Amino acid sequence: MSQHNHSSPADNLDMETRLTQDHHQSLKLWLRMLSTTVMIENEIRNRLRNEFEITLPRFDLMAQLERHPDGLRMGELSKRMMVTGGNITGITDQLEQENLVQRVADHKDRRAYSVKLTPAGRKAFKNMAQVHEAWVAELFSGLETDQKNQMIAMLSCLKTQLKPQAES
Amino acid sequence: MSQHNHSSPADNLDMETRLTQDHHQSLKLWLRMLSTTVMIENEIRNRLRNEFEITLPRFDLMAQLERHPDGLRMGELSKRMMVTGGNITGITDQLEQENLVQRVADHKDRRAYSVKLTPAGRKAFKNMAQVHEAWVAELFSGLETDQKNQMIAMLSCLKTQLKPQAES
DNA sequence: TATTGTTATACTCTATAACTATA
DNA sequence: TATAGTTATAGAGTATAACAATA
Repeated sequence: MSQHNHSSPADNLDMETRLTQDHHQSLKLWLRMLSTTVMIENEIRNRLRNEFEITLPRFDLMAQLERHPDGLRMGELSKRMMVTGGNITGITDQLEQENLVQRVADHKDRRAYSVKLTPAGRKAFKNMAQVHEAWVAELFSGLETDQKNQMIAMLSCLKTQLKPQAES
Repeated sequence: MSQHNHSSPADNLDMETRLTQDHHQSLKLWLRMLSTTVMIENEIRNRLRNEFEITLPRFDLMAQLERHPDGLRMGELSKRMMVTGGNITGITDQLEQENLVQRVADHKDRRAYSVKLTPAGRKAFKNMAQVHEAWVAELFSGLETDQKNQMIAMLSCLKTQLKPQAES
């Protein structure tokens, strides 16, 4: 149990030590990543609420639609925002009441809708997005361009690891 | 408004272009960081619930106490977990009911408590923490040791930026 | 008067499951 | 029978503010 036949006890110890060190390093990284993300998220959440009276999920849904002018179906939004369908219905309802998004019936599939930004929604989001982007740039100004690129690449690695099955 | 006296229009354009590019890069980094963190967090949350029937905040509170065997006061826990006091009361109540933590009266300040792990809590946490650490190592195995160190350093930069006023 | 912790309340976000209407 | 979206419900987590006890 404490010995392997392919290595001396010393090698064995080294290996276990390295393993433990790696575990601790990964844990340290994860805890720092989590706390940093939470702090930034809270900061942005507060600013969005104070400046624009909008919540992060609502902002996110509008951001998704901004990137897809032809609209997205409820199921698509659910996948992209990583929440279940019922929640998308609720957020869409609220945004529709405020005349920021609209449901457009799909001619080919009468069960489905495409959700799109209204002109008012597009205008409102454009303004918010510009300010939001400046906030993010400010909060990340401590990193060099190269560092940001490295970090983007590393995060992609992690993400790929998480969902090995690519979406078809 | 569209001109500066220290540079030609061309330089000016370059500067604006760089600024926009930097904004986009920061935004891209933030969105990737947020989505990756959410995915890992959800994965860990689900595993904790399925394997140990414990939630992430409860696990986090126990983790804080593990690192401070002499106990932490409610206010300390509130700061460290980045949530308001009322929530700490609730989580502590639940853990105390399950005999995992205990409130110990502070002799010097009779308003205050120290929260500590019970022997049972320490034992339970030790087991959970070991498994949890292995999960994290697994989820972060896509990165090299050097990369992890780089990322830890970069995240520290970001965090420092966020709270320039150090805790005294 | 300020601080520690508790209580009460309300709100947002979330998942689950049953439901409808179409495919 | 399967899929797109809705509804209803319950629960976790959060913040706020009023409160009691103590400093």
